[in-house]
Amino acid sequence: MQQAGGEMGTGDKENHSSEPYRSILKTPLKQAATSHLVLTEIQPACHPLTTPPKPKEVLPADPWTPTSNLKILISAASPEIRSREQRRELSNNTSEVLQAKHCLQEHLSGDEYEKSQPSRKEKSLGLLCHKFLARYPDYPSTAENNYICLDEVAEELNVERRRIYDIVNVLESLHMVSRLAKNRYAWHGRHNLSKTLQALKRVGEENKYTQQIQMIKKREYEHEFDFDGERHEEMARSFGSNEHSEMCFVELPGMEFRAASVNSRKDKSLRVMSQKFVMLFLVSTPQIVSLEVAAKILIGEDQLEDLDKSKFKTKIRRLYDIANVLSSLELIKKVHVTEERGRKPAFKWTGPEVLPDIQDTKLAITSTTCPPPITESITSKEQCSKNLFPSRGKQNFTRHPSLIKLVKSIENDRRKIQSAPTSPVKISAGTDQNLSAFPSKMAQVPAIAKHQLEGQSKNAKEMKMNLSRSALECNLSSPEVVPKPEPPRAAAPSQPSALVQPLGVCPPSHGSVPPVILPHTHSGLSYAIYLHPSQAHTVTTYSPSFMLQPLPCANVTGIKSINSQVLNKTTTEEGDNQIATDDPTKSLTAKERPTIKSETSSQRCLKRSQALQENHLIKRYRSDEESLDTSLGESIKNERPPSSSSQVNNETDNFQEERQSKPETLDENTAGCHDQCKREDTPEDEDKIKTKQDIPVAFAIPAHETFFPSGYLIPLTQCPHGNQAGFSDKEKAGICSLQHTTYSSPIAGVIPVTASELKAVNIPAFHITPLNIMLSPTSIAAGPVLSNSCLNSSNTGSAPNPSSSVLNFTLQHVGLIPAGVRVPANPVLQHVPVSSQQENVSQSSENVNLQEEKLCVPKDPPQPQTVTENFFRTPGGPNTVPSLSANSDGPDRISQGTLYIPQRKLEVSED
DNA sequence: GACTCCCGCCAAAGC
DNA sequence: GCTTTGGCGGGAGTC
Repeated sequence: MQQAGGEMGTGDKENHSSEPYRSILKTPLKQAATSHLVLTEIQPACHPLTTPPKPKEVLPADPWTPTSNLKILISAASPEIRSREQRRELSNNTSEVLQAKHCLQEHLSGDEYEKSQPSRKEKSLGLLCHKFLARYPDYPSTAENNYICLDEVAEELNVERRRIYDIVNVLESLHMVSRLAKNRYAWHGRHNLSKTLQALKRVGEENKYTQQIQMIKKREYEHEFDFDGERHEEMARSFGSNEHSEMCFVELPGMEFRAASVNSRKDKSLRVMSQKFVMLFLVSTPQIVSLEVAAKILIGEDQLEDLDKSKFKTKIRRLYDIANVLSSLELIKKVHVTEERGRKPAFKWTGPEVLPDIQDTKLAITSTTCPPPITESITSKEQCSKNLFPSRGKQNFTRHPSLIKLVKSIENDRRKIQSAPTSPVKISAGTDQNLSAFPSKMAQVPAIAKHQLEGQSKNAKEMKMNLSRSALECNLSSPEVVPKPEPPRAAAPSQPSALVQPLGVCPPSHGSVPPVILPHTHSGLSYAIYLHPSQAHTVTTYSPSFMLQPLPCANVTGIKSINSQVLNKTTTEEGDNQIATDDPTKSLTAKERPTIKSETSSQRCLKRSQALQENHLIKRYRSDEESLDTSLGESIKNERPPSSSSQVNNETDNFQEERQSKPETLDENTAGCHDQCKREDTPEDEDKIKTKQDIPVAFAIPAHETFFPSGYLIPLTQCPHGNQAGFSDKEKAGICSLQHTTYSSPIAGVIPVTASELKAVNIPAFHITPLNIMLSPTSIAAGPVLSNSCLNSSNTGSAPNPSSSVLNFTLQHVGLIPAGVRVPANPVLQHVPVSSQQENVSQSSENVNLQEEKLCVPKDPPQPQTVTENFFRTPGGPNTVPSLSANSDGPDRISQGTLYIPQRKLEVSED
């Protein structure tokens, strides 16, 4: 008899994720809920035998319905009144409710009474969290009383306080609430959310969660949870090597726990788990994390030795708790990842995009609620020390020098706006505080949206200015950067995604560009990836997805990691090839990114390519499966970029379509891919690349597991997104096609990248067609390795293209083609011929034995056995390795071979 | 049978 | 010593 609030919530799980449901839930509903509760429980008391309580019968007045929602909206206009009325109602009716329940219990048999109780779903933590969140505005004004009394909340929501703790703890981990005192919390709403996510992402990167995910998946497929001593030890080393593995709570400046109780409490794991769970999403390129992996990581960090089944189950339970709350916050969404081994529950990040390098500046621009924007990374140790020794007054972070000027400029502008006597609404700068002018959450929504739009516009201008400045410095033409607006969502109008939307293939930036600008400078640029021939072989060693597809302009997922990863690697020294891939998540600062010198890069590339070639020549002649397996596993372990593990799940929105059309065999596959190219709604499913045996230039197959720079990103088009606000991906693609511009410098923007970087360049968005790479020089030239879907437009012919001289100069300059070879430039941007040609080739060539994955986006690494069997199953025999690799003729040669793809299926479906 | 996750015991920490 | 907080796992509900 503890919980009767479920009657008001008839929404089931399916409704949780539906938009209407969410929008309704945005509105306060406590009063209605209480009223209905009272009604439904009093009724049986009056006529217990004639009108047994049936929660379903109160549907007409259900708060989730539009009609009742109207009432709720009205009541939402005055939270005080609502609260007062609720309290009055509660006090008046509590005794009646109890009496009614008692009476009901007496009159109904056990079964009947059980049936009268709210169902399990109606008591779910997610629904409870919805109710909880509905009580408070997303963006509360500081003028309002935003205190939370747990007792009151628990009473009003008719739940145990224990449940409230579950919610509050998760909210606390996101700094949406903070504990003030015993039984008392402060509600901050989403004001701090973006900042928190940025901090979490940074910490997640520092903690190398990406690597841990890779490691876990690798282990999973290698040994099927074979936790023998050796593996155990190895895994422990893996986790132990992480100096940040201790459980820490990430705090924000000014958001430290006030109560010493929380700080000294050794077991804050729900909070910490929640943060780490979020981190996993933020560092994963396809932001899908399975519960299993998350649980293992959390356990692994915590107590690896206790990695038993019960512990695992417990972690899973907790993760469900957290996930329910995060789902209510619309930060994640439940999906299922289907692979050969079964259907696994997973969650997909649906919250705002978070880009680490611009976080702080963005904060400086958009957030004024919190303490002054803090820049520079917060190390986990710092956070831990902050946690242990809260020092509210002390500034623990410093702003990067490159940001000071920008921030000052922003602050000056803000002051001007705030002090402007004629400012109609004071929402421009003081988002949070000024929102107090609005009487209700309802009123805040448009205001916040307006404010955000204004802020975005302003920010875009700032960014643009800096871009221009930076571009001048590095002789680069900067693309226009205009943030891509989020779909209208009142819940998070000011969240980072509104501003941080790298679109298209993002070229790496240059050292002179302030880190803040970096993601924006990437936006809208298409880069051709010129893969060094010696690198091509790596495609054959292991890649969960071999269908190379152009990256759509609108593709966002993973692009941010491209930037950081590519940039990061450009600064990597010669011998750090392992680290480069192992540490793709380190945040960068401007001083860490020297301006790229193409000459140095090309030399380095060639050098590495030669080394790589030697390396692979050695590997190639290992015929025994064990050796192959070992080297493969090692490569995977060392070099597998973060995105690879979850590539399966990338572009989840396209999964369903892909699942429908994904062919099983090569021919079918090819045809299916070709069909995909024609599909409007999957712009990234376009080109397939083939390379011919004796072609010196191989077009970008971003293979993973490479130690060395394997290619170059060469800007093809400029695809400004500034005009794409509000456009769908498809529309953006079309826009892009009309806005190609050329780069003035053939060298500027040419970024040497390693294969793993290439993969980082949103390889999940690629579909590397598992074709025998055979291209004539013409076909090579006609094959856009990496182009936006917009290139598929019929307008591409008229679009400005990089000149042939630019391309040839670039290619020659970086040593990808001999001096005498010239590559026509125009075809690079012509997609259609490639597709058709490719189709022809794939159908005619006997060497085309590749088998596409059921989905183009495999999430997990295949089992080594499978890899071996499938990758190296060639016409010559299962153990031959005629895969693409440099032959003895030199690094500019690609031996004929066949690429094989493991036939693992991996699908992601949303519930 | 697996998946979800509610529920409440109970211990640590706080007051 | 009482209250608050929250880890934890049994087991019920759902698929």
